[in-house]
Amino acid sequence: MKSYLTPILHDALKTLSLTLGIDAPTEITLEVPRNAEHGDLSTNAAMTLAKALKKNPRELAVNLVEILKSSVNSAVITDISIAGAGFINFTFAPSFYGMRLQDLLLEGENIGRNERGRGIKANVEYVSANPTGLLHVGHGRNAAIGDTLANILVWNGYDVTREYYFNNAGNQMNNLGRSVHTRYLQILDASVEFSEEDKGLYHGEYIKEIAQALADKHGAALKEASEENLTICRKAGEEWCFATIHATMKRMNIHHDVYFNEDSLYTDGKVKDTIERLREKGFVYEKDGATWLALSRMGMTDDRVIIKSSGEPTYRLPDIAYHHDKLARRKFDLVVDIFGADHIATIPDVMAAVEALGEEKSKVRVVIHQFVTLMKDGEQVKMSKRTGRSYTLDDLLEEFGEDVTRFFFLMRGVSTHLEFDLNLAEEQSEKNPVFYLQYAHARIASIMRTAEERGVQIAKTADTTLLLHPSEIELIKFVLRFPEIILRAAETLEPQVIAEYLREVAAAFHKFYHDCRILGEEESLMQARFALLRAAKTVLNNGLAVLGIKAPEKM
RNA sequence: GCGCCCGUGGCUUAAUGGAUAGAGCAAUGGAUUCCGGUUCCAUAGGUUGGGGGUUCGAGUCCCUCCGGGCGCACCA
Repeated sequence: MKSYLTPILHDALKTLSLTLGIDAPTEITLEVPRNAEHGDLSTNAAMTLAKALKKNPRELAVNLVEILKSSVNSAVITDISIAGAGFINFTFAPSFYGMRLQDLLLEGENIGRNERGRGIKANVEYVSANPTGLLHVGHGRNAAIGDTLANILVWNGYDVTREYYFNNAGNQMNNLGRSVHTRYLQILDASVEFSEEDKGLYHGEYIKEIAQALADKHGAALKEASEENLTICRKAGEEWCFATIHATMKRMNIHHDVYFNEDSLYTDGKVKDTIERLREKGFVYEKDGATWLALSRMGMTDDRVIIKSSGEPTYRLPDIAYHHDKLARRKFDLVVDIFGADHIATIPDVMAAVEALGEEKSKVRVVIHQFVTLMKDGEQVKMSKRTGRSYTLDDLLEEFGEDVTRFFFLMRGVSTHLEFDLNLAEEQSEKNPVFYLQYAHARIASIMRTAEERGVQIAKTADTTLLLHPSEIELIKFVLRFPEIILRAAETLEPQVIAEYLREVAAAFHKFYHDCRILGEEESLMQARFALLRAAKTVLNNGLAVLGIKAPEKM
């Protein structure tokens, strides 16, 4: 629709601007009005013009409509009217929707895909949990958002790398080794104490599991707290954690193309290289035995330490080196980071440094999601009733399955605090939005099955201009918007846009189903409705695929 | 104290600066011989936290105040 009208509108604006002796405005929008009574498409062109000319927008609208009416095909657009403050509303002939549906169906299984990102290398980094424990609920939101955004970019034609950044060195890993070793000693001798006060130790039950495996394998051979034995404990812990994380990810249908080890930034000399470059540009200095990053010379207030006086770098330095590496060496055109709200503080530093290193910081887009609160019976829940311990991502997957879990993480805007309603999640009924969507898909599949059982042939082509019932038109309108929704989701980096849209498609389908019969209708109309069903089914299937959720044939 | 996010009917929330703020849940009342009722329709419920400002037009942008969350290390 837009593609038909956009050039006509621009021509008309050009004509009008010429007679008025001004430049044609560029900032005009052509959009589907929220309220269907305002026609099928609407433009604010007259208002934008009026602003520049300081003239009455409705007056200009009259002139513009005159020009438009003469250049538009009246079989396609049946009405052009002026409304409100100066909106110009276009109404399309009902049969036009059938024609557009025909075009959409030509795309077959690929409805929604576009080439916007062709040739653009994108990197999406998400989850990125260090191997010191289990994934918690917050990681779940991070994983669902990151994986879905990667899917969205793929559907927009980008060349996408899914990346997991981790650190298996440093203090935290030594603490993991110590934790495992202490639990190991406890298994050998129950009188050994595990200090609850020691903040460095990991207290989770999983540590016992790792220690038990070591005890089974090595007996008492690791008793001495030697460097060597602690390393064995640490390695065992790391392996166990990664294996568990991988299993959880797999269950959520998530895979990463690249596992990027922070340590490689040191061994490959990238950290050193980064610091040298920054030093050359005068952004690094020494003070109190430490090395500082002069953020104050990059327009920020406080300088920060990047190498401690002990000689160890702070987390900031590898973060900067990592981002610089992605842009400068690995040549990504778009770098998307998915972070929880607790990581907010480091971002401005990294961005400033990346810019100081001469890279385009607009290539980095940081998605910060807020926290997840689990709610049950109107109260916040922290402990799982099932395990008696704090809720992990696995607990959610176990209780509600991967579809419900993923969808619940995606159905709210990224920047809002997410309330995960456990009562609603366990509901296997229409109240649960996941089932509402999946049921719509299953119901279409069911109609197709029934047709087959009754020996009804579904034709390859149909005259979709016969679809004139309001519920048919409504469903077509929604289905036609899918490509635009995929584009918008990529622009805004908001998976929720798709979740919300799919609910509307499902609702439009259910209403259509309620109002219009398919099987048993007169042949040509029945075939037209099959064509509409095919489009709706593809849209639901593809939309759910982007969200990483199954579209079942049966439920 | 400083920075970031959020505040929309009872609850959970939507709305590229556009028209009468849109849904779902809960409540109330209806629909259905049918292709899956896990569906559909209707009613009721709002000063978009308060106050200023910018704009032809503000839930959206700016300022300020209030409330909630998260950060603010030579921790990661």
